[in-house]
Amino acid sequence: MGERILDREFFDRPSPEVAPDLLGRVLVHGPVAVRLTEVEAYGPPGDDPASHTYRGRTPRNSVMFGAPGHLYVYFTYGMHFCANFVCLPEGMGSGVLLRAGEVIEGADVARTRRHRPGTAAALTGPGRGIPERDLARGPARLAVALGIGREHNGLDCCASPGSPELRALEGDPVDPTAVRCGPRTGVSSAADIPWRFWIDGDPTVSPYRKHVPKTRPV
DNA sequence: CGTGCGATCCGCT
DNA sequence: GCGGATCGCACGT
Repeated sequence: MGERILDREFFDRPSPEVAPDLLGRVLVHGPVAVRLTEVEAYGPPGDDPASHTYRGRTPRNSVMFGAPGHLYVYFTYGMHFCANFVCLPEGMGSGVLLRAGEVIEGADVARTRRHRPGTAAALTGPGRGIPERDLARGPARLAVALGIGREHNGLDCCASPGSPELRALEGDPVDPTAVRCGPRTGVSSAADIPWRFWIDGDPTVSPYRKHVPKTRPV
């Protein structure tokens, strides 16, 4: 697998351009490595009603207005963390939500992180109950599998002096013809914009994704 | 200062 | 398929 760390220039582009290029890339945090299979782009203020930055800069979303290549981690539904890569130059406020991936290293550690004591899954014991493909399927699951939490908000994932705690690697190339795009989900506004990207047929992506035909009318 | 709701997940039906 | 869990944040008053 390509071990080169993605540089800041990679992220210094519009999020709809960065998003499909992130597919197949690998995030590494300690013993766990995840290959990205599904992502969503979110635009700058004013342009994208579904973006956290739509109404301008706030304490919550300030990281997204920072330098590209940093991690924007937010807390939602009172229990979930989700992670984004910041795109565009400092001050623009856009990013890419990491929606799903395949755990390619450290599945045992990822499964332990995902394991919730007190639930029915606990009865089957650690290391059981969660199928391999579900370990990082969904934005909050991916965050748990990678051990990403509030403390990683603002973390620089690009090559920099010293070894970043959490880094984004090149990974193996993805067949360009296997990349699909379609409407984002979970957003009530601007649902028609096809800024969700995924690897066609990958088991870690939700089974059915309506995608935009190649010859779609505009 | 009060309130409505969200880029979700999980378990049960 | 459906609803509950659960809380920080942004906005309106």
